Amino acid sequence: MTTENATIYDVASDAGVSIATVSRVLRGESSVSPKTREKVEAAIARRHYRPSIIARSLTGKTTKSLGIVLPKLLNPHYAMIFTGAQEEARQSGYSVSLFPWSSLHAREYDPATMLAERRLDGVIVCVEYLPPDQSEELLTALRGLKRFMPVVLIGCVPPDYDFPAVSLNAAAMTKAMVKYMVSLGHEKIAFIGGVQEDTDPLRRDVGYEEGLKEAKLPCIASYRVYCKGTPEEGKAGLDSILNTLKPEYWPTAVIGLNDLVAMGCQQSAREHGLALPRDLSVMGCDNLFCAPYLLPALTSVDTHQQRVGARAAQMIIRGEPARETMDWEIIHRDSCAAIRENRPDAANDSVI
Amino acid sequence: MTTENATIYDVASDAGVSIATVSRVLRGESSVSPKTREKVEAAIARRHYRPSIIARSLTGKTTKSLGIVLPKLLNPHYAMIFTGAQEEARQSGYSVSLFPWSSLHAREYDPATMLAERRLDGVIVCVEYLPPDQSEELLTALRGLKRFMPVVLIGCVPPDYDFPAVSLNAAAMTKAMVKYMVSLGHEKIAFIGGVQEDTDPLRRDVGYEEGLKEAKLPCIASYRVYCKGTPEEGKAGLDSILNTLKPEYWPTAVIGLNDLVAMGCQQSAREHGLALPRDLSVMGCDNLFCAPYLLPALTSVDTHQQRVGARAAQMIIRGEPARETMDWEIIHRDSCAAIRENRPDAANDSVI
DNA sequence: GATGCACATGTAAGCGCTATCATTATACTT
DNA sequence: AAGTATAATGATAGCGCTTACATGTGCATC
Repeated sequence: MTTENATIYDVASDAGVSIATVSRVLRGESSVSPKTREKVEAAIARRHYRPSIIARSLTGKTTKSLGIVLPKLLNPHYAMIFTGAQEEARQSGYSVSLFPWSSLHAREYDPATMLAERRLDGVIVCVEYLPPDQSEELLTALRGLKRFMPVVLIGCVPPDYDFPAVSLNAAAMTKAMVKYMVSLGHEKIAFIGGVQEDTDPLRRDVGYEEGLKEAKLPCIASYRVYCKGTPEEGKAGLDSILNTLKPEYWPTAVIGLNDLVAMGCQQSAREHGLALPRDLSVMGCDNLFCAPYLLPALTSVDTHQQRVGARAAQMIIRGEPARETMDWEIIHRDSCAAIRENRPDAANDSVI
Repeated sequence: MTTENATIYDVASDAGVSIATVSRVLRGESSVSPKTREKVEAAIARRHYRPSIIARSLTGKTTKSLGIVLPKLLNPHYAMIFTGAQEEARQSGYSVSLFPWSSLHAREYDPATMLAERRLDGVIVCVEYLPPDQSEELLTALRGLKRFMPVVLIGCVPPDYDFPAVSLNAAAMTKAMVKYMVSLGHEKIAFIGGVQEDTDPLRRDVGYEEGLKEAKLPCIASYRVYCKGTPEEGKAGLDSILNTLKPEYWPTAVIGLNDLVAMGCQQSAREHGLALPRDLSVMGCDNLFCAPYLLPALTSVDTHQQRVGARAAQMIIRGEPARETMDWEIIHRDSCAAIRENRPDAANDSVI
């Protein structure tokens, strides 16, 4: 598996010129005579020479590579962000490498150290809601990173974080989701959220409460649970609501933290004998590729994650940090239905 | 956004020692007196010094970074591979960057050039079935890459490709899928495959044919279509079969290239008024996270993609190239049912 | 007290490029 | 023909590290 590559010296001696001249044709300088250029190009081709970005980076100020810190790639939500960043980066010859958040506290090879050592041209960090203590810890890590390279935040970025960012106003979004449910006639709207103890004014929780308030609906504690955003936990979340409450108090609508949670909710609802969407309207967020193929097809919110990733990469590459908020839009499918006061008997009828 | 980092010289002068000594404590050499070590470590901490991997790579022979070439990340199948490789790599302090296949033929910044310039310690390339001419082109690209770094192939790797690999015997797998359907009593088994013109003996097509043959079932051309592996195309694939054939000839089982295609098939079936799984058994491959949440929950094949990615990374990092085949297992869920000769009337009854 | 030998540390030569400056070949003045 | 501007090329000093190799201690040995 060993490989020995040609260097600029090999090419130079091959072409009978100095390395400076080779460097010139490499970078397409015009001050090289056509004859010389030809000789050099021939030598390059003959030796299959490719300049080493490593050596270039040492001299220059750019490594032509970006980093991205994501909780995990298995949730397609994050894969979309990565893809957006990667595609944008490639346009400018940048590569992007992944550093999962989960290993932040790894004893060896924690992402912060790996990132810093790599002297990337910048790093995109996906921020999630965190309980206050962890949030402080994150901030410290971010400020440390900032010493080594530009940092751009994405995701649910608290407004008091002093970093360039492309963020999502999750409060406004969740409020819109509540209002949509209200417009369908729902009054018992459950919410499966993420982290509870956060103080960020833009978090989903706040939007949920505001939406309810504007509709003059009570905010009932037993309609709200928290989880980590997986389908299993989403299912467990709704399970706990349905198992705790008497059927007459069951919510008629549930808003999930994300599509994964919503998938879990659909499952839970079915197992409790509810017909979807007649007995329960379910709404998710992220608009994953599978949303249209669920039954009923899941109404979700497109948060334009590819654009988020691309924009963040752009800020780094162009050296134009900024603070922006990405817009979003509700994607209507079949999982939400208008409420009917006098319900016919539930379960076990067609779902197609 | 500018950042100016401390170098080994700063630390050395700060600690009042030579850079060689700093380098020694950096690499944990034992020949440094405790007193000196302490001084140096203090200086490192004070200046927030992190050695540059760039400079290290120039001297040493390793860049501590891997590349991975994947068609696209949006299919969770590939995200699983990436995750496996990334997690394994991190254990040894390697980072991994992504180079999408789709941009192989990009005029500028094609992955092959980007990879070569980056002097990675190795690259994992995910190989898909390709028509013969494209396959030849791929092989040329791979051999070019090999000059610069170790290359490990994953995915459906033709046996005549002379590269270390972790491959999938898709023929054996598909054959097993057919036999499973046969064991359920199915005789009219459709197949939505990938590329048609490939000659690889391990491809799915071959397994489909062999499975049918062993069951003494005819291989009917109109039961087999090809697509690119998206849900939309999967749906279009089954649509075309159902639209072409009279209902009495409709297949009672369909095997999809992957779960995405299978999702599309479920959709198509529903739109044609079929009740699932009673009227049509559907099977996918890849065991995506959403498979359990589809309705009916999708029976699939787990091809252990995380392990594949991890193993490939391992080969590169340990410098132990090999040629291996990953095993797989059918994951039974609810989308496949035993056939019943005398069907009751179809559509519109419960699916829960 | 001269000799030898660990052990601890410093010196300096790369690694493969870029970029600055110096040098030479060529062309253009008057 | 001599002088000068101009274009083409070469020599070389870094960039931030690693790694022989050289140097300098202190201490046991005889």
